[in-house]
Formats: sequence, C-alpha cells, structure tokens
Amino acid sequence: MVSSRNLSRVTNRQLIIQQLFNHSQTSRVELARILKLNKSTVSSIYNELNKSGLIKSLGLGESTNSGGRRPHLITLNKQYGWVACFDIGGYGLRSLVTYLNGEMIQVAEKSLDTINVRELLKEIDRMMENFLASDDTDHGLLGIGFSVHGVVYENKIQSTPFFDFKSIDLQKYFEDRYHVPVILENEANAVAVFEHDFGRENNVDDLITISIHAGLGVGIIVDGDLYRGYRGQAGEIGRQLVHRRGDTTASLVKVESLCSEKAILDRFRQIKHRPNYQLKQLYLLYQRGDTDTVNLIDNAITVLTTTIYNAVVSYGPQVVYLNSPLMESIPDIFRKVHHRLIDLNMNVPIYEIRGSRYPSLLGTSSLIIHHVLGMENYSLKFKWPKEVNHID
Amino acid sequence: MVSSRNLSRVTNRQLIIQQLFNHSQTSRVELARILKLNKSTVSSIYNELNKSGLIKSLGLGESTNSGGRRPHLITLNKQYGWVACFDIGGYGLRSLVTYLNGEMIQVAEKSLDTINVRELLKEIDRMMENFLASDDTDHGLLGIGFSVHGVVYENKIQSTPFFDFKSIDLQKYFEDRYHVPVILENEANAVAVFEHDFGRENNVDDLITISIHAGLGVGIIVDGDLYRGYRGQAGEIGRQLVHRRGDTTASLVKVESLCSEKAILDRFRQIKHRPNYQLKQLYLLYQRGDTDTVNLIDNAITVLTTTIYNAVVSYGPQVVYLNSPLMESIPDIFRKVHHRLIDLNMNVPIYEIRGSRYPSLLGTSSLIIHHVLGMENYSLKFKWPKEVNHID
DNA sequence: TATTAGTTTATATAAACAACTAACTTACGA
DNA sequence: TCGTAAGTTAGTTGTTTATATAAACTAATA
Repeated sequence: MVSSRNLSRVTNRQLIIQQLFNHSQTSRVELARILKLNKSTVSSIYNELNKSGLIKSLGLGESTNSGGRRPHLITLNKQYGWVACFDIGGYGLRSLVTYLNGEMIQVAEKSLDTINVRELLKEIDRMMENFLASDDTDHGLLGIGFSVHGVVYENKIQSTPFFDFKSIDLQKYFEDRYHVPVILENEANAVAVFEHDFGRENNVDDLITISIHAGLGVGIIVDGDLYRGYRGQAGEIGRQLVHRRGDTTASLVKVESLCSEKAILDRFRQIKHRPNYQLKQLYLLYQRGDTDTVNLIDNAITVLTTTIYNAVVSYGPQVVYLNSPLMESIPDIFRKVHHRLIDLNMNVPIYEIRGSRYPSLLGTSSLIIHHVLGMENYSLKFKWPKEVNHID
Repeated sequence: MVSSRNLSRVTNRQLIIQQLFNHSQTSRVELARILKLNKSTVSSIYNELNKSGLIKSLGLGESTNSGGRRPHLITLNKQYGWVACFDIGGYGLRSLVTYLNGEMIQVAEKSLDTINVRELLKEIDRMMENFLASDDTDHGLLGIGFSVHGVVYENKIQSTPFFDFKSIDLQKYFEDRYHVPVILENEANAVAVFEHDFGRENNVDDLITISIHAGLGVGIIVDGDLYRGYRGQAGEIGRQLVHRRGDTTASLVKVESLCSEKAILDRFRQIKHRPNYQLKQLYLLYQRGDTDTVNLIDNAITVLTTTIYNAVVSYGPQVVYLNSPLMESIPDIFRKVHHRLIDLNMNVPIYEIRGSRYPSLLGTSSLIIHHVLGMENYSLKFKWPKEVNHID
C-alpha cells in the first residue's frame, strides 16, 4: 500500500523497475547515476526486487579503459511470469501469450461465425488450458487482458455489435476462475497503446490510431496516456455525421456508413448481388477496373481522407496510424488516401500498420503488464515483434 | 526542489494547500482526518505555511455537543498576493486582477482596432501600472497570464490572426520586466480551464468548450487536465473540412468559413453592402425576419449543430459548453442548435456560457495561480464569480 | 468526567552521505 | 616480462538526517 510514509520508496522502486524494463541491460551504478539516487538506495531496492525474483543476472560487464571494478549486469527477469490476451471481434477470437516483458510466446486463433457468449467462454477456457499446460515461467499466469470491438468503460463492455455481453461480467468471470487481475479495453485504444509502447521512436507521446473494421474508431494517446473520454466514449468518429457529396437533401449520414470495411463490403455484395463475396472478390474486381467497384472504393477514399484530416485537426496528434484489413487487402486505398492528404497540406506523418492481427493483442499485453507490475503511470517500452510491420 | 528525499513532504504540503484552497474554512484536525495524516505532520506543515503567510486565522470554531476543545479555524490567505491576466483578441485587450484565490479585484478593457504590437505592449504596461498602484496585498504581484486567440505552445504564440508576434516573446518580455512567472495559453483552452476549475459541479473531469469568435476552437479537459495536443494543435475544429449541403461539386470548405462569427458577419456585410454593420444590425434584421439574414443564420445553425455533434462523438465529453458573443446577441441560435442536437439524440448536456468576457481571463487566472502555488497537478476549485452566468 | 483540538516527545523508516571493500586498468621500474 | 603502485569504478556497510507516525501530553470545551 502506498501511504504517505513510504511514498518515496514506492516511487523509487517504480523508477528502478521502469529503468530495468526499458533497457535490455543495466547495473546498479547506472541505475543510481541515471535516476540520481544514492548507490545505497539502489542497492537496497535491488535486493528487494532480487529477492522477489524480478531480476535476472547477466554476469559481469566490461570495465572502462581507465580501469575499475566490472559491473554486475542485470535485466528484468522475463521468465518471472506470463500474461494472456484475447481479442474479441466479429471474425471470432484471437489470443496471445507473452512473458512479463511483452515478448511473444505463442498465439492462437479461432473463427466463430455464429456464436453465443457461452461458446466464446468455452473457447477461451480451452485456449487458457493449453497455455497453462505449456507454462515454463517462475510464477506462472500473472494477468489476463481483453481487447473488445466496442465501447469499454471501467473494465465493463458498454456496447458491442457482436455478442450479447449484458448477461456476463467478463472481468469477474475470469478473475474468479484464474485468481489474477483481468482488464478489458477497447480495440482501437489497445492499438493506440501498442503504437505508443511498442513504437520505434521513443518520444512520440501524442498519437492517434484509426481502426477501420465494422465501424470506424480512433484510439488516442495524449501525453503518453490513453484518452478514453467520459465513460469510454471518446474516439467514436465513425458516428460523425456528414452530408453526402452532391446530396441536395438535408439528410445526414454516419461516416462509417460510407467508409467502414463492413459498409463497403455490404454495399459491394448488394451491387453485385452476391451475399457471399469477401475482401478477396472486392480486390479482384477493383484490380480489373470494374466500374461499380472502383466507384465504390473511390467514394470511400474521399470520405476516409476528410475523416482522417478532420481527426488530425481535432486531436492534434504528432503521428497518425491506420489499422485496417481492408487497406491491407487493397494497398491502393492507403496510397491514394495518403496522396490526397498531402494535397490537403496535412503535414502530420501517417503510417499504415501491417500485420493487423497482433497490434490490439500486444497493446492489451502492455496494459495488463503495466497493471501487474503496478506501473500504470510509467511509460514502459516494449520490443518490436518481427511479425508486425509498418508501411508509410 | 523536489528530491527523492523530501518527496512526501512536498506532496503532503500540496495536499494541505489543496484542502485549504478548496474549502473556505478548515482546521488542523480536519486536515489530518481528511488527508489521513498524523496531527503532528499537519501541525508541522501548518507552521511552515503560516510562517510564509499563506494562512489566515478565522478565530475559533464550535465544539461538538459532547464537548471538547474548539478548533482554530483557518483559511488560505487570499491577500497573500495578486495575479494579472490579459486576453488578447481581434477586438483588443481585456484584463483582470484577482487575489491568490481567484477572487476578482478589478477589470479593465481597451478596444484596439488597428494596432501594432508596440501599441499593445504599451497598453498592457499602462494597465499594469494602475494595478500595481492600487495593490493592497502582502506580497504584491505573483504572476501574469495571457489568453491568446491563436495556437500557443510552451508559452509561445505559434500563430494568431491578429498581431504579428513573431518579433516578440511575450513571456520573456514580461518576466524580465516584472520578475514574476508569466504563462500564455490559448483562449479556448483557458475557457475550458475556467469551466473545470470554476464549475459548479465538482466531479466533471471530461468536458469541452467550443469558442466561436473569428474562428472555431475547442478547449478540451481530459480527466481534469488540459489536452493541448502536439505543439498545442488540438481542438482546431474550425479547420475541419466539409461538403456544403447540396453542393454538387467535390469542393470542400472549412467549417469555420460557414459558422464562425467572423464568417457570418463578413457574409452579412457583403449581402447587405454595408461594410460597417455589426452584431447589432445582424440581430435587428434577423428579428425582423429579413429573408437573407434568416437564411444566413439558419445555415450557420445547421453547420454548428453537426460540428458540435461531431465534436461530442470525437471527444466523448461529459458536458459541452458554448462560448460565443454571437449567441449572446442572438439567443435564438443557441435555442435552435440545442433543439436540433436533442433531435439527433445527443444525450450530453450542453450549456451556453454567458458573460463571455470573463471566462478566458478567469481560466488564465486559475492557470497562473496553479503555477505560482506549485500546484500544477492538483485540482483547485475556484468560486463562481457573480458576473458570469450559465444558460442551458 | 468525557471529549475534542492541538503540541511535544519518542520512535521508525528510508534516503543520503561517507567510508569502506572489491575488482579492475594502466603505468612504470626492475 | 613480471611485479607492484596508483588510479578508477562497482558495490556494501555504518552513520546521519529528514520526516512521518505513535503515544503521551496540555488546553479547552459540554
């Protein structure tokens, strides 16, 4: 517990954990120098952390040219434990297991077309059993995180288009079952956390990620922290109202009805009278120059461009990331949106996130690891996984 | 200086100052009970603050029915010093002097139509001399704050439509001149700070204020803190691009070109061929039902409605405030916008700020007082001044 | 006499400090 | 080439200092 008494102790321990986390190796003197703490203070906290098993020794380092004792190199013990993360969306269920440092251990995926919540819970439990069976860490499972395509507030799902979660409190269910902390977060927010915590540049503390799936959502990082809004309602930009270009009536439509992946696919199926067409067919017909399809995509590009532009003037981010399976399928879309934005003199860099299966899971991993370590208010930097790529 | 050593002392002192600030009277035991500190800890810090003159005694309070010694009531000594605030806009210059607790002492105003920066500085200095002459506080001037109609970043004006500030660093100029801290803030942000810190409900920590003047800007409070965006660029929603209703071309226009006060007045003067018409004439012709004028206003109402709606889904605030001399002149506008928003099922309460001369100045006063007291990260609640009213 | 406000004194925690040991490099003389 | 002294750096140990808490006190009330 943090009382007034041991406030500085807790703070100093957090600073040391942060330093351990963010640097692949360090030593006691280095900690003292960087954190401006006395060597004895560092030693005292080091002993505490070491006793709890959070520190791993890396042997001796090199001494300087002018001599001196060699430092004992140390690092965070990633084998201390593991966390599980799940992404729940329209497509089904994806999961990821990472060590305490966010390093991927394994992934799993299960598509669920028509499912009820019981089915989903059973599938999650099956995955958890597998994960628990292959555990090779010191203290085992430390926490579970969920990324949800819907509005989340205080670890409760407020609304989601996919399942009926009114009947079940996911957090309570899994906390009771596995006796570890469980957190829930909105998918777009999780992706934003991923970009911030796994980002290659360390100094980007104001960014937005735009997720284009069934709807259109923004994840917002402000000054390094997630901006959720009142009751988690911030960033629902898909619900913005616009006049359709050339529409002479007074009618307003939601932007996501014009440019979300779902809206585009629905319209495509309708135009082509093929209820089973997928992204693949959309890509093929677009490639072939099919007029209807090209018009459909061009229109979406127009709407997307202004929506992104407007998000930038609204949120004032340093960087924008787009997270969209649609754009991964049809690379032309991002290319054209990008060019249009440059034509509009938008001088904020914009990137596409590739490997869009992992970002929300990794962001969730970061969130639960922050929580497990009691480091909610500290920036922890994670290593970029090879499976995820950036394109600009 | 905050070192690891005296961290808890600094924190506890801040907690006590916060409590003193936010409650018109308190006592040492009460501080100890509320802050969960030992009575002796409170006494120790009390003595420190008392020696520095920050505390004023209010005599003895009442003892309980069951007896016991009467408490010595204390309060923050508002007479400790004063701060000066200036609002610089297209209309000219407004200023406000407050005590350390944000209580108004005096105001001044000077309209400047065609001015250069030198003129402006001279006018500010003149006002400052008057303020200094009538000073009745213990330690005199403590700080100066500026509210600027333009983008501000790290106390520097990045851009403003009104003056050429490239040549002058206001902060440095006045810090050198008066040897007190000087801060600059964007006007919409200052209004947002005003609504948060002077707000009647204490628990609204997510709100936006929409300022409608020459342009259209949003001030955003997230979790009790100002959200400025990268280089202060957040909230420039006037620069959002939209299709004009019924426009069959592909052209996009800035929303502020359709619904800002300046845009409306400009168009009004153009339609009526009267370059000197002001808000008064606009109001009169609107009242008389002049077709051109009614259409102009109706169109602005339409654009304002969707812009506010879109801001709400983007930022997810708990409350929205509108700050607009235009709406103060023509109350119909707010009434209609409000009704339209209800028709759109926007369930976030929206209020109009009346007395729009003071909010930005009072918000700036809060900012500089926070700074002077070293309380940047603490919420200080100010008393609502009688001159400012809310309408919903 | 019981109760509450506030102070004083003693004690505990933890950070800083100073002085130590440990372990290294370099320089230099035999 | 070896040995050793001098200098350097890492990390520990004992001491001091700041500060929060606890307990025992005084003061003032119903």
